[in-house]
Amino acid sequence: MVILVAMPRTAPEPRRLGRPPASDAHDTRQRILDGARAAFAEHGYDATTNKHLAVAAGITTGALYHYFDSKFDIYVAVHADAQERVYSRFTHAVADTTTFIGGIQAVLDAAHEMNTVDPTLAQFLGAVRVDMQRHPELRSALGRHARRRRGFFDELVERGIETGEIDVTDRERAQSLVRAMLIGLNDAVSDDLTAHRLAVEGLKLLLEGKLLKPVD
Amino acid sequence: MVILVAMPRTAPEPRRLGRPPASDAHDTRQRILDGARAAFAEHGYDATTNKHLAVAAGITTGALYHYFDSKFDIYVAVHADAQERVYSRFTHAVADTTTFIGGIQAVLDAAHEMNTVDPTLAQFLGAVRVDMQRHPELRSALGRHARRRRGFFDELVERGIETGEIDVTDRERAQSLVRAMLIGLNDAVSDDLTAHRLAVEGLKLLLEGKLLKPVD
Amino acid sequence: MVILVAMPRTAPEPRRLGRPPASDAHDTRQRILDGARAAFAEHGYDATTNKHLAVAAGITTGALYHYFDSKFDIYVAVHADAQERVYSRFTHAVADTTTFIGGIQAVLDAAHEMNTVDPTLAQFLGAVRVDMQRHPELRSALGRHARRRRGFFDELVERGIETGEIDVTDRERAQSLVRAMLIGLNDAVSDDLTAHRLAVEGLKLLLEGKLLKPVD
Amino acid sequence: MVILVAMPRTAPEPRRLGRPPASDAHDTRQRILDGARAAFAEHGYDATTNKHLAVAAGITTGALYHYFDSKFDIYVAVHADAQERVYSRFTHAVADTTTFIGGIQAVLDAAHEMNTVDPTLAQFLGAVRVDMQRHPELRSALGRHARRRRGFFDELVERGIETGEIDVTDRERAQSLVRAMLIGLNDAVSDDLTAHRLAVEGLKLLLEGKLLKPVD
DNA sequence: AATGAATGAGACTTCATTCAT
DNA sequence: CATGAATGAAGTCTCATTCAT
Repeated sequence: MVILVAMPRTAPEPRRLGRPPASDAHDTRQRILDGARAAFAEHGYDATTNKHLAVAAGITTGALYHYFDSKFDIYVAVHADAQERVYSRFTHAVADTTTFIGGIQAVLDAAHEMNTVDPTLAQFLGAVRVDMQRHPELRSALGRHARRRRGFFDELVERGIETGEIDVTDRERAQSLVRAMLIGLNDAVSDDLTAHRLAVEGLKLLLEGKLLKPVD
Repeated sequence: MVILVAMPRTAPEPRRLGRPPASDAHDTRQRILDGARAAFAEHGYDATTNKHLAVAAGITTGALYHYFDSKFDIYVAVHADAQERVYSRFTHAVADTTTFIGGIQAVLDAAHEMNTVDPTLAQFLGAVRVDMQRHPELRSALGRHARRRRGFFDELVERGIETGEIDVTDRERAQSLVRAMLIGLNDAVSDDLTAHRLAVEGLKLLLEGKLLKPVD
Repeated sequence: MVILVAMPRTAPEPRRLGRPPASDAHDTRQRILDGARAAFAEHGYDATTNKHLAVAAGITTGALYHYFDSKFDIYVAVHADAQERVYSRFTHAVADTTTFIGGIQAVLDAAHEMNTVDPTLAQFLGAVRVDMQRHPELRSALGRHARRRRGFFDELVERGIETGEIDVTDRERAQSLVRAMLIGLNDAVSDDLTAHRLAVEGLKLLLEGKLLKPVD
Repeated sequence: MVILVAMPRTAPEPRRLGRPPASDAHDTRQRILDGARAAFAEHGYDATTNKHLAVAAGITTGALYHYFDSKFDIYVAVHADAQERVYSRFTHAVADTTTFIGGIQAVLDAAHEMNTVDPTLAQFLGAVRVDMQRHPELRSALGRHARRRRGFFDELVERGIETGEIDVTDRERAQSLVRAMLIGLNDAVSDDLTAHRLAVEGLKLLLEGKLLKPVD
């Protein structure tokens, strides 16, 4: 006896021409952005192709251009989106603290938690700096955002000077160091959650003077 | 009857085919490597074209293939070359010190000096990590080198444990932190010599416990 | 119980789906034709996109397909429309004259006046010949119209033979020349009203034998 | 018994990778130009694809870019080539004459002969005016050449004024008319050799006052 | 009757690589 | 050893057309 059953197809049919049923512009746009963040984070601006972006969003390459004028514009939009998410979170975290060390630790904790929830954010923002350096157009398009980022950490140092944690003559040293440390944490270890947690713990100890004991 | 006379050419001919008289294989190979380091550092693996590499070496794209089988191989060779230069220098610098802090400081000083003499080294090594992440082939080809890099810093931490500067229970925290810090210094500020110096000074102060004063 | 109240909208909604209340099919069709004539005249068949046509008609690209099956069909319809306007005007103008020279002058005057009122007509008809040559489909679709055009001028020559202005042995020379002259006037100078007027005046003088004086 | 013979292949093998034997840069470049002239003349700038140009030259689309930076540049190069050929010929032809009418007739004869030998020249130059109107980039790139063209005919009118054939007050009428007539001859009938000859003969008669007899 | 999301084919261009010279 | 002509695959983007709403 043979039983014929309507089998669910294993490979999804290629979509038909024309507007698909149940399509929603806002949804699609967000799918493009989310897929693009992951793709750009993994492959960088150059190596991420149109095809990557389209497949990640479940559409064809042509349809991308219904939402954005160019791959470049997609990158810029992803960046604005990511930057907004991260720094609004950081700003909230820092608002609950009063000291420099407290602020740094709050940022580290927030970064670690965000990285746990969605690692593509950190990966993408780490990749941005490199892509910006490699592509002058990106540099000028994202420059404004980059200044916001820097401003955020400079204000944290300023707070440290006000509280007396940092000597005013060390302002610039502290600014450069903070930038280097946080970028290091992001770029070096954010792709390995355990290493990230360890480095964050190590840095907290170091800041509190508990990591190193002097020997003569 | 035909008379052959050596005619003086009025206009300089474009370079002829065949082996140019003054070429030296070893020289050319090194020119390729040096030019490629700068190019890869600036544009990354993808955006660096064979034309870039050829022009930087003063030859044509076809000639590249006398020295290397592919662009990929050139990248690997540049990496081996750069890695060797940097870590033999670091090894020497560390050999003159006995403590963890002393070793770190010696590495920082060496890094800053190398960066002053030839910034393409630091830039290239910063770019490598990104390119490795973006290209699986590179990851597997350069993995061995990466392990050497990591081993170098892990040994420095080991030394800190032996001298008592670092508690053995903090080993992994220290390892992750050292990696993050040095990568941060390289990636975040090595393109700006002043910022690099400031961050290095800041880090030295921090390690000595002199950057931050606790407030309650 | 449900209370329905006509709510005043605060912000004007983007146009809703469905049939707009104030639309008139015939109007829209003519708007498409008028906009298309100008667009095809300016950019030609290839470079004119459906987006151009839609914007010029104040609708979207999808809506074009309610009125025409394809861009090709729009072109054909524009051509029929333009041809009809021009040649009904020419036919009237010629009807008031009796000689070959009189007919030609009437046509020249009519052409100049139409060009003053709406230059897109002349521009479009000038563009058609080129587009026909470039696209075999257009050639076969518009061939019938082209034969009408040619017939019109051939009849004018025929009249010249009847009146004795043109020797019957010169029939074909005159036909070819008339075609070349009128096309030249249209293509070469119809985009510059002053030049067009000057050329028309010059041609009238030439036909009357007053432009050139023989020298030996 | 089986006899094996080297059979000539009916379909030519696709060319292999790498430099083909017996390849010559200058030859290829000229093949590109010649093929492009015909293609641009037939299909116009827009509808002529890379593939057309490549096939006409017997190479692949990629190889085109070994010789020119863009399709645009190929068009410009074809134009410079065509313009040079035509106007150096015209200049020679006119040099043997002394009157306006003589010059015009010499030009007409030269045009007809060139058109007999290689019709693509006239076709291409006819197409240029249209393409220039449709593409602003072409307009600015070819503007200089266009002015030369116009200058040539204006000088012929100047000569007519000097010889007394044309009244000085008719200068601009004559200029516009000459332009329109020659463009008409080129655009309207140059694709039909017989019609071209007939129109040229008709124009000569008209200029000599022998085509039309006045009736009252 | 109209919108606008989506497809798919194809255009222009770049580039790593190959190979005759 | 070196040049530079050529390929072929792939990438970004455009556009006529289709179709759910």
